[in-house]
Amino acid sequence: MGRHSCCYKQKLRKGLWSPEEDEKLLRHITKYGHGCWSSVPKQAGLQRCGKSCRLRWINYLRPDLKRGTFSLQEENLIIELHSVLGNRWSQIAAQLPGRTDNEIKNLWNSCLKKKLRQRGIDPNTHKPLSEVENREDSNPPTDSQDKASGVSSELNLLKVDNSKPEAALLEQRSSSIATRGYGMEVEGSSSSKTINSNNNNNSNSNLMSPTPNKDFFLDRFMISHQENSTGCQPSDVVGYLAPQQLNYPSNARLSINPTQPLWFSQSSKTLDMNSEFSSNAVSSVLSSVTSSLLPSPMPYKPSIPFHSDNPSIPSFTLSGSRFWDAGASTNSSNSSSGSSSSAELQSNSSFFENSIFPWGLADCSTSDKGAQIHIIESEPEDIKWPEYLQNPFLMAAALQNQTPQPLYNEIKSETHFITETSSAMWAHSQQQQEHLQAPDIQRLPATFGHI
DNA sequence: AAGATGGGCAACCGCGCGATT
DNA sequence: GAATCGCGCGGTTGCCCATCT
Repeated sequence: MGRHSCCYKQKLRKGLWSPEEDEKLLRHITKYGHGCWSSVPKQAGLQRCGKSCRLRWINYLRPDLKRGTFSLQEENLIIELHSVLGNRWSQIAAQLPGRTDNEIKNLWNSCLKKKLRQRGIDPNTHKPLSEVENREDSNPPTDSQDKASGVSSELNLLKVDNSKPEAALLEQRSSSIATRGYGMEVEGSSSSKTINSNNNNNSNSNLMSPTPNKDFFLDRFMISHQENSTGCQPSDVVGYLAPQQLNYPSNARLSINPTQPLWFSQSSKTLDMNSEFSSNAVSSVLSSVTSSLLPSPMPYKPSIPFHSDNPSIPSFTLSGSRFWDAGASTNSSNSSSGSSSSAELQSNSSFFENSIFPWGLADCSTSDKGAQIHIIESEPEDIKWPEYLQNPFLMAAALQNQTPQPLYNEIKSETHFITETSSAMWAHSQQQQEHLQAPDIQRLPATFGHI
C-alpha cells in the first residue's frame, strides 16, 4: 500500500507547532487554499510533512472550529451517535459542527466513557454493565469479538437472518434515540414493534435480551445532569428538550421529508452511508440530532468573533479560544445581537444543510441538494455581506455556499483582514500569555493556552 | 517542597482506500 | 494489473499540567 513519502523524509519538524509555524500555515492556506497537502509545507515554508500540516489545519487552525468545553447537548449527542456509529469519529464529528474527530475522540476516551461507566453503562455496547458482564460470563468473547466494538458485535448478532442488519439495528437504535430524547413513549411504538418482529425470527439469545426500557434511556440522557465527578465540565445545563420546548424561530420551518435521509454533515462524504446503513434509521437519528442542536439558542460560539469596538469587524481570526477575544466570546449571542436576532441565527440552519467546508476540508463535490432540512426563509443568498459581517453564523453559512476550492480565492477579499490582523493578534496572544499568572489561567496548552 | 500519579490534549503512526500513472 | 500517490481515519503516544502523597 502507498506509504507517505513524507514519512521517510528526514529533517522534518515534529511535535508541537510553534506560533510562527501556525501563522505560516494559516497565511498560506488563507491565501491559496491547501490544494495538495504534500506541497503545502514547501510552499508555506514549513519544515513539516503535508500530513502534519493537514492535521494542524483540521484540528486547530480551521476558522470554523468551535473550541471550548462541550455542551451537554453535544455530549449527549456524541453518546447517542456513538451508540449507533461506534468509533467512527469522523462521522460523529460530522454531526457536531465545529468539532473535530480528534476532539471528540479525546472527549470520549477521557470523559464520556467514564461517565457512562459511572452510570453503569458499558461504553462499548451502550448496554447496562450488568447485562454485558452476564453475557461475557456465559459467552466468553472470541478474538474477533474482542476486536469488534460492542456495536459491531450487536450488528453481527443481527446479521443472523437479516439481510440488512445494520439497518435494522440502526432503526432500532435511532428510533429509541429519536423517541427517548423527547420523552415520547418507547414501548408500543412502531419501531419497537419492528424490533420485536425482527427478534422473534431470531433465535439468538442476545437479541432476546430485555430491551432497555424508557427509564433506562431517560436515565442515560440525564447523565450529564449528574454531578460531575470526573472533572469534565459541561458548559451548560440544557439537556434534551421536548420538541414543544424547543425555541424554533418563527420564520424558520423545518421541512423534513421522512422518505429521504437527512444529512447535513460537514463532510458530505463522512455520512454518506446509504450503502451502509438504513436511510430511515439515520434520518431518525438525525432528526433527533437536528432537534437537539439546531433549535438551541445559539449553541455555537461564532467562528469569527467581532471587534469589541466595531461589531462589523471580526476582532480575531483564528478560531479557538486561544485567540478568543474574551469580550466577544463570552457572550457570543450578544456579539451578534445588533441586527441579528437569535431567531435569525437559528433560521440560518443551512449552515448544517450545506455539507461543505469552504476550506477544502470536505469532499466538496457533492453538496447534497437533496438535503431534507429546508429553511424556508432567510436563504443565505438573500443575505447581504454586511449582514454576514455582523453575524458569524451567517458568514459560515455563506462561506459554505461557495464553490469549494476556488472559493478560497473568492473569499480572500473577505478574509484578507484576517491575515492582516493575524500578526497583531499573535503578538497580542503571546503578550497575554506572558502576563498570564496562575490565577488567570488554569492551564496553558502546549503552544498558547486558552484565553 | 519534591516526587508520583493521573487526566487532558495535541500530535504522530500505521493502515486502508481511491485515484492516478 | 501493479505500483505509486495523496488523503483520511482510528488508535496510540507523549507532553504538560494539576492534584495527591
